Amino acid sequence: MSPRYEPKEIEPRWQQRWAEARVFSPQDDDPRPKKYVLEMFPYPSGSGLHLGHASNYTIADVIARYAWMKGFKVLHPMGWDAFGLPAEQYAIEKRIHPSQAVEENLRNFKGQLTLLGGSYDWTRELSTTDPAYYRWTQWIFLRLLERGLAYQAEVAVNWCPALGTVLANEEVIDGKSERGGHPVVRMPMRQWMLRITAYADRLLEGLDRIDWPENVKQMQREWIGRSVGAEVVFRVEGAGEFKVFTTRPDTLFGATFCVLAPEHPLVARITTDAQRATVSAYVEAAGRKSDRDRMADAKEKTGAFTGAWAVNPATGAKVPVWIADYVLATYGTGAIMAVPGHDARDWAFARAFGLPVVEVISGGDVTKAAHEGEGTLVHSGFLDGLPVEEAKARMTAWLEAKGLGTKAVRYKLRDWLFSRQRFWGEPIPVLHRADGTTVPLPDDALPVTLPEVPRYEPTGTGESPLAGVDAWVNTRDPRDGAPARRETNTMPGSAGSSWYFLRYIDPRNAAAFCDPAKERAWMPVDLYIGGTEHAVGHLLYARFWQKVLFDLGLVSTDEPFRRLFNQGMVVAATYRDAEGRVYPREAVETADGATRVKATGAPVTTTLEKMSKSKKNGVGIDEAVARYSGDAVRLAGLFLGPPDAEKEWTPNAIEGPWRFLLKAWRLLVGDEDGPGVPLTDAPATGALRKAVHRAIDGITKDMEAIAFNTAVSKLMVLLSELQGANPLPRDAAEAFVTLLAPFAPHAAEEMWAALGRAPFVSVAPWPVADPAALVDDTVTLAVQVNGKVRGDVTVAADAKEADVLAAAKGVENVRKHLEGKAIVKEIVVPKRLVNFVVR
RNA sequence: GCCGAAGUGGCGGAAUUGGCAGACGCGCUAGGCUCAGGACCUAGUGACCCUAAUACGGUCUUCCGGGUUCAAAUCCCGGCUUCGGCACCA
Repeated sequence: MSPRYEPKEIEPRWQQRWAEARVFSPQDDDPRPKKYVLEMFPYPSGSGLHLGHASNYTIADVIARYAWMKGFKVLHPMGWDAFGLPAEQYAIEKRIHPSQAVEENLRNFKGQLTLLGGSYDWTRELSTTDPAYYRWTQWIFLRLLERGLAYQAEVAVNWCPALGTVLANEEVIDGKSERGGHPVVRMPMRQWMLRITAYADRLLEGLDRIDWPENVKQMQREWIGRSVGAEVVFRVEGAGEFKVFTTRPDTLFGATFCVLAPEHPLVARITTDAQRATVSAYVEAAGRKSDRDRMADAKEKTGAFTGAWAVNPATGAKVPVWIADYVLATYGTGAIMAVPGHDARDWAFARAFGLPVVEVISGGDVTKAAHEGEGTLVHSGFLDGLPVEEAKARMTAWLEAKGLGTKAVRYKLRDWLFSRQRFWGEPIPVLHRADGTTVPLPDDALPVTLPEVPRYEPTGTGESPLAGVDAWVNTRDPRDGAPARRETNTMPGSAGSSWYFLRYIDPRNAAAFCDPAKERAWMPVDLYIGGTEHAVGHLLYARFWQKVLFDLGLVSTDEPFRRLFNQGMVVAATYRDAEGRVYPREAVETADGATRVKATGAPVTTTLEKMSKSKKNGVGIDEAVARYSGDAVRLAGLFLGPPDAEKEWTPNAIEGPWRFLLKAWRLLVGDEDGPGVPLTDAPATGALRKAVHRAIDGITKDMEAIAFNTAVSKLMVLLSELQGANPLPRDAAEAFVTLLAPFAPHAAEEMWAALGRAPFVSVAPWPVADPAALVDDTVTLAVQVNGKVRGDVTVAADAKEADVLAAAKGVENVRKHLEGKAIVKEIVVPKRLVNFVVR
């Protein structure tokens, strides 16, 4: 065997040995404590994995490997989130079946992940598109249906004509589809919904019990958007009444008009004949506007007077009732009381239409702007003189006593739109019987599998392509044989990903989605790793399903992810010309401070953007591994910067880590000129021993803190210490290889073998630093005069303060700066510095 | 507009949470090796001043301006910039 570093030969060999020996497959009867380390499973797209993914997966892998070495049995599985739009789009483009597209992409992804030497338990691999898996997605749906948490409704949905489907709110950005940027319009349609709003309070409360980044918790809190206030009844003269929701019941005396959403059911009834034409025109115009247009018009207030007057229950005064599209039909009661003195939106509306503004809270100037802050109630009858908070409580109590209103809580969170008019998703396991009833299929009829169809492009009519497959659609109710049609909507991509972490625990169970004993043994996930882009989508849905399963007694914990870690994305230079065309790095050159396209000389702008194929700024994993090695790619991704920060990839980011690997290899294994440095069994002493233990101590702390960039740097420092020793003490060499193992596992295994140790260093015990080796006998302190460093002094670590001061004063350059001055203060910071304050 | 995070050499980034700013790496410079180039090895490398000197020494420097302190990248006040999230939610 050549002692040269030949990654192409050694890396596949170790990958195979790990798999054969099932090194990373935890056994249920293993008595060691468990650690469940999970990264958000990938969506296997056609473009494959680039170095941005590599960096993310390496972070999780290092954590999992470290846990093994710390003596845990570790569950670190991998699978595929393969249903949904992108796979279907890709298949349509390539004119192949989605299942075939998924299979190809999945094989490609797995191959690329393997190149990096991830410590995955591949025996637990799963795909959301596997009928054996989605059978249980459908099963959970039936439980939701039984509990009344799944229902059908005619709702205004985001219909995207280009994609031929309905999209969730978070899939729509600025009135365009998140994928593809196609226009989206509002349109009523029959849809399946999940009643996530029923869990709003519990989803909020649970956040206080989990170790997640504060910004993600905050995003979820804002998304749920809990508001406490009151519902107040306004009577309309001669036409019944309507309710408004307000968080500021204290300002009721200042409500000088009311505004209904254009879609409010009362609008037609209360509008006077004189106003009917104006109102109808406004309602119609508002209905035509997409959300996008409404947003674009947000700055200008528009509206129309209905001609109706309502009674302010506090003042008894008649107030005009308007309609305006700044009031949303879908929030609160779809109607508001307008308090222009203390609400900026109402103020703007009042100003636009010349409506009266009344001050009811002192402290501002309501003729210039709405005063939304604190103050004392004025012009408010029995509330006068009270502070805001007290006035809210007093007014709410008064309304309740008079039967004019109640305390109320409202949420921004909407129910989860759970159906898609597409082929590539889990069929919703429901039948529409000929007698007009809609019934769930019995559990033993699951899974409802997708048919093989020649055509699966969207129909564009709002119906799923499944609707056209007569043989599949027309069926019989298995209970009584009555004719029925299958539900043709499918589930959204976020269905299968809402519970997959449970399936990894018991992936082949045909009798249950997961064995309860195994579930208790492994849940919750100890560390969940993924990007912030899922902060309010996936992470909220998964928490919701988990709580439902918990309520059904099917799982042991109501929060699935104990700790969440957000890894930062990897960005790279993107080159764009004036027309917006992108160019790969090789196609541009920089000269005289300007970057131009090599071929045409056209100037390009350079921006840092997330790596992706479409921006031509990514580097494929295969490519990088072929040129360097899997270990080098791992090290480079980690060394780039802090795992939770955005990191910039440049072509030579890999050079340093690569050279480090070569140096370590040459030292411990050798090169074409011969074997590595001779070893000695005599233990390391002196400075070398200190260096080893300092590295163990520092790297261990970095591992716990997930600070891998500095851990790699400490490995580099330790290596250069080792390079100074000949012969090299075996214990020092072994410590280095053990510390290296989570980061560069293939090379570490090979070095471990070269040191004569039996495999596998990947699961060898993590070394422990000897505290005695960390203390120094002497310390060097900086000596400052008036805060400026003038020299340094080396003293015994346990030197007395007086001796330290004496020694510091003896330093020549310090003496020069002290000469002729009076010392007014002497500061000694043990082991750090001495500071003389002089005058 | 509101909320949150961050601004440190030519570049990516360190800094025990108030104690020698710039670890480690890239790049660059010089030397070695080589027919040569690459690779590799060794050394140097924040800016400015003093200097024959890369010695000795000095001044400045963590986005900008103030402040607290013996001491500030770190704490406080004001401002600027960048990046995320929300965006008529009453």
